[in-house]
Amino acid sequence: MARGIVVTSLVDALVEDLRNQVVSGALAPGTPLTELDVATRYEVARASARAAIERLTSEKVLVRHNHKTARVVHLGPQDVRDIYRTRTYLESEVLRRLAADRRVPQAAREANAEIAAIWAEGSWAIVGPDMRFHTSLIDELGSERTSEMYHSLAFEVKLCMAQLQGRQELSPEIIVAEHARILELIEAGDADGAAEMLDEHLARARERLAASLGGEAGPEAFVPSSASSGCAIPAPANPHRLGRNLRRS
Amino acid sequence: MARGIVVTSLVDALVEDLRNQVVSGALAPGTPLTELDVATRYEVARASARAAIERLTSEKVLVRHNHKTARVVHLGPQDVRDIYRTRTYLESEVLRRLAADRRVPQAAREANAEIAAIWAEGSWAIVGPDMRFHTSLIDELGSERTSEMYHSLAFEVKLCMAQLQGRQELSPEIIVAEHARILELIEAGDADGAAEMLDEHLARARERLAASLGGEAGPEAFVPSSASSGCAIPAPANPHRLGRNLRRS
DNA sequence: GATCGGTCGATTGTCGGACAAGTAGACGCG
DNA sequence: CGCGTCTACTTGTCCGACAATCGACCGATC
Repeated sequence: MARGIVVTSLVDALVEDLRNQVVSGALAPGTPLTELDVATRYEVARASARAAIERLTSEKVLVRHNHKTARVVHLGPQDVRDIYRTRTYLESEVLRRLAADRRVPQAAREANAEIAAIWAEGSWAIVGPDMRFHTSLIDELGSERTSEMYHSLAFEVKLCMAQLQGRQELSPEIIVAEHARILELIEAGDADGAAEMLDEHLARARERLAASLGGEAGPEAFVPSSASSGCAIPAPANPHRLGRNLRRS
Repeated sequence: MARGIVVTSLVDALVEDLRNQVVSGALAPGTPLTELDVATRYEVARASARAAIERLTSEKVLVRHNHKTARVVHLGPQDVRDIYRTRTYLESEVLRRLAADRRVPQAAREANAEIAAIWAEGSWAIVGPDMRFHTSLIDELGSERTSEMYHSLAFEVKLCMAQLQGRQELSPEIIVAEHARILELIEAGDADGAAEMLDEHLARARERLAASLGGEAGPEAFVPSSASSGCAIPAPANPHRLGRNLRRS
């Protein structure tokens, strides 16, 4: 399966780089992205920049109304709740199915152990393993579309995190404990119990997220930020030379 | 909410028309769609045709590998099973939530009544109301993302139907009865019962679909069809003049 | 002074043509 | 028969151009 070599088109590279800048927080929500801006920053034709922007728009990383310039999506508490709601629907049903077979994915155990380890050494970089815990549960079922949907939701969660600019107050001990409990319940074949536990687990995270997202800038739509002059792509990592056709391992 | 007037860009119109041709079966699965073909058929620039094709590709109506020409997606029994699996996950959890509140959407009752009515008069145009029954259940929850996901799945189901070119052997009486039973169970607050009933209901439909889809052309990938000369978009409804910016009610 | 209308710059939507690069099939050769 | 080459077709990317649209500014009118 690991074919090792992928061919990326120019537009693909643009999309990936821009998407990374958004999730990394380098591009703040609400930032306007003009076709010409992207084109000149990356030294590509406007058509290519346009294509990239359109793709990101369909991915919902950017939003764009009819003739207006695209902006980095701004997720409010309302969105967080909807994302987590959908996420809960999907995941709790998946837990039920796993519980029916008493099937506990090894990857989930490992991910949870990793969270514990990271916590023990005092770090707060928990988001990654935490995501992995949940996605490994979904992926265990082996349904391509289910996984894909969940991943797209997980991505939106990452977007929310990015808007919080790192200041997140998770309590790893509770998380680890709840994860472990969920795995136990699955192993015990207790579908209802697992689903209920998950509900609580996600509800907690959801409200925490919604609160930090709502209390800071207001749930309103677009704050025109400040600079009306041009747009600001903050230092595109490697300012130029994305190359025509990139081959990466 | 009904703002009555929408502005459609040229590309939007292209996407919509092509998508319709695919779901209506006018464009058979496997049909190659060249950028130049689309461009000349609709009398638009290649860039526009290209954009439309890309959008349809990201919607998974078309598939395209690296430098090869886009083709109408071909769904096999494998895909049907995955689609229905995902669909079942989503929908059964939704039923549980509805049952918890004993909430039965009026639209669902109406849709089911409509199926019964159509059946009574001997018609077989059941797919529409059937879809409406299921989507109205999902929409009742009011989660934007959940609905969106379910709709995209429902669309894929429609694609499958299109590949069957109309010859579908549904048995409306069973369908109506099962639907009614599901609504009853929701009203009674029996979450597990409703979920289980749905499982059976969808499993039946799934296997029927998978069977008819598998038995005809083989589960294999691409049958190059025949015509290597050009591609065949069969009579694009309105052959030209899509206009620059269309305003429709 | 507030509203209406017009001008203008910035931006998007679409077009046409152009060229390199990649793919697939045909052709010819050993 | 296998293999390399050639060629036609297609995609990926670029450039330059123009109309349509939006938003903001500015002036005139009531």
